[in-house]
Amino acid sequence: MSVGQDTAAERPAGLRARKKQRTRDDLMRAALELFTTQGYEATTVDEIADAVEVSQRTFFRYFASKEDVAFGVASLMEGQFVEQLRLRPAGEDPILAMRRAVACAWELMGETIEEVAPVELVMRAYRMIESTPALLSAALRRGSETEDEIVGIIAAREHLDVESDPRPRVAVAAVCGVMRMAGRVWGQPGHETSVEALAALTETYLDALTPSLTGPWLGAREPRTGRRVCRDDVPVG
Amino acid sequence: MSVGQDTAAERPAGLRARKKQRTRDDLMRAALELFTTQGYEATTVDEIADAVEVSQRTFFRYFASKEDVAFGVASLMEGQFVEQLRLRPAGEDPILAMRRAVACAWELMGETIEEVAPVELVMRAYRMIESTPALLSAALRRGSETEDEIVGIIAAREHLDVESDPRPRVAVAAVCGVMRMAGRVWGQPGHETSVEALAALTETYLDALTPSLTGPWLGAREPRTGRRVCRDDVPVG
DNA sequence: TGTCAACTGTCAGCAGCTGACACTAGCGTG
DNA sequence: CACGCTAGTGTCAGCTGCTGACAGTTGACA
Repeated sequence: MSVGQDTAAERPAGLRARKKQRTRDDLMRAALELFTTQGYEATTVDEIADAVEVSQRTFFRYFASKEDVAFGVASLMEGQFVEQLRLRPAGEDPILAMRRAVACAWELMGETIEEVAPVELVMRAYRMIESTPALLSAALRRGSETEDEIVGIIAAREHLDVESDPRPRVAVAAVCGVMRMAGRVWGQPGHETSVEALAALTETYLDALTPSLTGPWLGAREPRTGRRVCRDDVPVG
Repeated sequence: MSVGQDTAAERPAGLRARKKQRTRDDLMRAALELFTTQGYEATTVDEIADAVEVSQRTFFRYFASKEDVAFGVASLMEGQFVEQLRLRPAGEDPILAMRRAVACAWELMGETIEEVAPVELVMRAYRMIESTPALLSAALRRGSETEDEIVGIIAAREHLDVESDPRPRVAVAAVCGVMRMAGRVWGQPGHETSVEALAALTETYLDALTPSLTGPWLGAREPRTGRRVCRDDVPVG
């Protein structure tokens, strides 16, 4: 799943292949349109199939599940991020590399997606995912799979063994956790819907990452006595 | 959902209430047993219901979904964590408070759960969740809901406004991300199954959190020239 | 042009889940 | 103690997501 999708982007040769691509894009666009207008749960697979004048069975030949179709564009974005991360120069600090990769991915996103669906529709879809439990679940799982991939990339960059050195996993988990949090907050009603707003929010949150863990409220442990409140055996105390 | 469950623990008065509680526990135990022996997908709701000699309809009166029943014990653990976090002294550093809360929750877990199901079964269930896509999805979403709650607690502790100060959200996201990563790694085949192993792994990962973001591989930016590789306009450059 | 393979539609069926309705069995009251 | 109330349950009927099997159609390629 999610491997040989190449949703648009490439322009396949044969008439057959083009037709296939077109059907796929049509299904995705129709699904997104229906999902965002009348809701995910309220939309049946039959409706989507009917909108493209295709049988339900055919829908399931293109998408493994009803959920799957909602992530067509999300996959593109994730793919972009991973690709951009791979392109970051070797000497760059890993955390910074991730930040830059996100920024670049977003910058490129517009043109990447435009062929499949208008950006505005994609943004609506993003919000819908965040606010639909069933979709959010799937999105989080997909995210955790992507995390694994990122861990691999980071570990390779730094020439570290994932099993013996926890840092790649930990760093990626922290950064991804924060990015996801940014996405969720952005998706809440009342927030600006634009891509820029999401990008800005993510930047703000990532800026706050290190200070949040090492900053004042960590250093402020028992400021008067200088004695730590807690015992030293942090573990299972 | 997940509010008025009080799975065991309290011993309700009436015969009626006790019967209800018993049915619920039975369903959960039976489900866990079936899930862990023959797999989640391969187990039908009918089987679970039959095992307790109850109709399928009744099963759905106790659990909102097939997924739901798998998280009965997980809910207990999460509840423990939140409760312990609330009990942490006010002056304690928030990140440390979270660590301590996790440790305490695990220590108490044994006795908390024992009434519902043997610890060993619970651990098998935990692993099953991590390795079953559909369940992992749900687990992650539940986790993200718990994150919200934790953010609220932390913000209250530190007298911070969640909307204006990103630190509570960011810190929680980072810590939770790392804890989740620990859980996933622990769930991978080949790892020790014991609670202690999970606790130890989590500790290791949390220990690595700050160093991973601020440590050598972050400080090692262009050591020779002292010049930073990246431009200063981190954002959307 | 004809053969092959890819793609699609139809049909039948399972599993998760829900609403409606009738029935049984604890619970509180007179 | 008898009685009514209602929480809890079973049964049935039905929708939706999803899959396997088989047959028909259409592009690709010799």
